[in-house]
Amino acid sequence: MATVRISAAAAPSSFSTLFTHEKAGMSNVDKEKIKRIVYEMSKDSAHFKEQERRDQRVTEHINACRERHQRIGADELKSHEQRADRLLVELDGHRNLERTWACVDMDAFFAACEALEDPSLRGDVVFAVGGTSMISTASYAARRYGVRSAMPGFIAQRLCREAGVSLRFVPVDFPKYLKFAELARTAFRLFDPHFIAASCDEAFLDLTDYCAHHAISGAEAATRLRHQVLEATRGLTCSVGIASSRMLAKIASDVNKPNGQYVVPAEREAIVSFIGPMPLRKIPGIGRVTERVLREVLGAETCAELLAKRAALCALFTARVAREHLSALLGIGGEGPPPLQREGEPSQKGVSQERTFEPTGAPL
Amino acid sequence: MATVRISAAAAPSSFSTLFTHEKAGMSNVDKEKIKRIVYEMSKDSAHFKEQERRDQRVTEHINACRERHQRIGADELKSHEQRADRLLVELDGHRNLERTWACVDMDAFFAACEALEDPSLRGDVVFAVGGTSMISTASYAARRYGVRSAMPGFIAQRLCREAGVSLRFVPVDFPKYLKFAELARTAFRLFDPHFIAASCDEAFLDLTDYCAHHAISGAEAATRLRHQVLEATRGLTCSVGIASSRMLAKIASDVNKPNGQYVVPAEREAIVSFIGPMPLRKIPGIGRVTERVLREVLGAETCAELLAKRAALCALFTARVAREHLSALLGIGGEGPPPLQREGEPSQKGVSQERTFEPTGAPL
DNA sequence: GGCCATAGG
DNA sequence: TACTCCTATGGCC
DNA sequence: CGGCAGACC
DNA sequence: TACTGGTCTGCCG
Ligand SMILES: Nc1ncnc2c1ncn2[C@H]1C[C@H](O)[C@@H](COP(=O)(O)OP(=O)(O)OP(=O)(O)O)O1
Ligand SMILES: Nc1ncnc2c1ncn2[C@H]1C[C@H](O)[C@@H](COP(=O)(O)OP(=O)(O)OP(=O)(O)O)O1
Ligand SMILES: [Mg+2]
Ligand SMILES: [Mg+2]
Ligand SMILES: [Mg+2]
Ligand SMILES: [Mg+2]
Repeated sequence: MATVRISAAAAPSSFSTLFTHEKAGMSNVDKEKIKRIVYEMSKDSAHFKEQERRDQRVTEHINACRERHQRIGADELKSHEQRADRLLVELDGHRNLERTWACVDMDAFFAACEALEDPSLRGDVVFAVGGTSMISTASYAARRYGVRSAMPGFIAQRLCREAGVSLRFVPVDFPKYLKFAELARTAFRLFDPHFIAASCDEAFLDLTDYCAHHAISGAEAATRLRHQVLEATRGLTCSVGIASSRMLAKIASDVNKPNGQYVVPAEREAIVSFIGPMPLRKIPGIGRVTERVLREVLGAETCAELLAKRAALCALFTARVAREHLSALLGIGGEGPPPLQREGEPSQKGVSQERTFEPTGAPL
Repeated sequence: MATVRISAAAAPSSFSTLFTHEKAGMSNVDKEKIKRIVYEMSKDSAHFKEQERRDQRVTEHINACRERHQRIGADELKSHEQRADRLLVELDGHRNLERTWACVDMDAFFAACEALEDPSLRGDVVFAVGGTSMISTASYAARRYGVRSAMPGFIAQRLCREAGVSLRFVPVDFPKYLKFAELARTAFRLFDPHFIAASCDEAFLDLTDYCAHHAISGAEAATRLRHQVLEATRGLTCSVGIASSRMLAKIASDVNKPNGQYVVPAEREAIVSFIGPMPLRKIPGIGRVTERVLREVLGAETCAELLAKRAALCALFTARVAREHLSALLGIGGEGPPPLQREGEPSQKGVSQERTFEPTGAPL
């Protein structure tokens, strides 16, 4: 038997690299099982060692923050809290609920494109786009087993095998996805000719004028938008979030994924109760490192919890960072038009081409 | 069932890219079966298309040669034959049988190194060094199923699976092989301190002085050499060819591979009868393209057959090429010392670093 | 201005 | 057997 | 001299 | 799913 047994020993509960954070289509998965398998297959690799090294640096940073946190006196904290509250009041006071933003995000984009061109991938086929080294995305059928973007394919394969199903791989084909992205954009243009393309499968549309002109709600516009995308692409579904800011719309677009929509009413109360229970990781810009820092320094997991720690937040982080986080906690970010780009200015700021090569030698 | 069936249809008999030419350890393999499987797994790939394109260019060259061949008159041919015969007489006359050369070549080198360090690879384990993309070399156990250097690993895997065995992969580890190469060289130095390192697993030793000094035959020296290599490396076997030229020694080193030796006596008759039946491909410098050209233009498969076509050989090829081939057919090449390198001249002439990237677009 | 970490698709 | 590649931002020295 | 094909490990 | 990477040589324009 060549198969390696996955031990029953639990993975250390601390790793933030084990592909277990929330993601569309992954609510019903057995997270402990996935964590265990991923850990077992990763723990001896050079890649894992490198991750640990980086995590260690973050841990040091966290410890430094904790110490500073300890040493803050009650008076100092009080003054930070007042500063935070003044800032919150100011931000809240300038809240702009006038615009109706949509965030459109295609569902399992690369995978859906492939399925559209290959009937054998239709239905509930468990497949991933990529290879055994790396996966770009996975069908929703595959996500049930924990398969997801940026996961090594051979681990994904094992996750499926342990569940008794086999994972099919489809190689990536960028030009194909760009064609479909172009089709989807023809639909976007019907609603907002100035839409902001955030990535090849994602865009922000300002639906204010469209809704006013057609005298319809954001929800109705979202439904029409999804319909038009389906038509224009001849079969691709997307999910749409509607809110008064691009930040909220983005979070909302994930709520009823796939092939769904969610509206955050343009009212202060609704916004606050929408954002409050959100895990901090849902906030765009808060990734796996910042999430750890906020949890391990301040004990905050959700937006509401971080809001309660606003004094320490202001004390420990730079003004710029604190302000950005506080804005997000109020559901504010990206209400106005995006910064205009000057005439003739190229929209892209850089190009790069990189390739991973084998390790070069001992790192010292 | 996800397994793809290999069709029973035969591969076109003409492809020279299907890993079926003679190689140590591969005499008992079912060549037709291998050819069929390799062909079935390759024929739809971009790589195969590219090979076909290149083969097509060679075909054109062959056709051009054939035409020229046709148009050579009897008189002209006669004169070429005389020229060839004069050259052969001259080459034969200057034949140098004075030196005793050895070619030492490690057996399944990378694989043997790995097996030495990992007991689970000892014995008759079917394994390859490399990955599913590309194999560097294979254990002799794996060669029984057609697995060999430069074969894509996933095809090798299939070859083994069809035979009901599973192929194990071991990643390459150059530093490891260089260490063992150094150990082997300590043994080489005992026999010829000026040995020529032809590659990391292969060297030419001038045993003339060693044999004279110890009053032993080349065969006996070869046996001692193999023993010393085994000792110095603590377990690696090699094969040795002994002859009056490096070219013959190299061919001879392959005759009783693995863990064997072969002596070509330093006598004109013995040399001629050794080289005569050799497939042309065995001659160093005659690769898959030249082999095809010689077969398809002149109908020559072996050295003796090409010698019979010496007139056409001289007519169709440049003087330099004809001379080189005629030398080889007489078993001549590399009798004298290698060209001296000047003081302080670096032995290596270049360094390079390359990486294969994905296809860039339509080639026109 | 270059380097590194972080983030997201 | 195998842990991507592209674009962007901000902090730091 | 640069580009390309062939060869070998 | 997947077809290498390093070194050298000779020919051709
Ligand atoms: N880490 C990554 N590496 C390479 N490509 C990626 C990565 N993440 C995403 N992609 C590609 C493949 C995705 O189909 C496409 C869009 O990303 P994204 O919208 O996040 O997921 P998705 O569209 O596949 O699923 P969904 O949006 O339904 O959750 O970008
Ligand atoms: N095409 C190749 N690509 C990469 N590495 C190779 C290739 N061919 C050979 N090698 C490496 C692996 C081999 O172990 C080593 C020596 O080559 P070689 O002597 O031809 O075969 P070998 O030593 O593996 O078996 P043999 O017993 O036939 O000599 O060089
Ligand atoms: Mg998407
Ligand atoms: Mg997206
Ligand atoms: Mg060898
Ligand atoms: Mg060799």
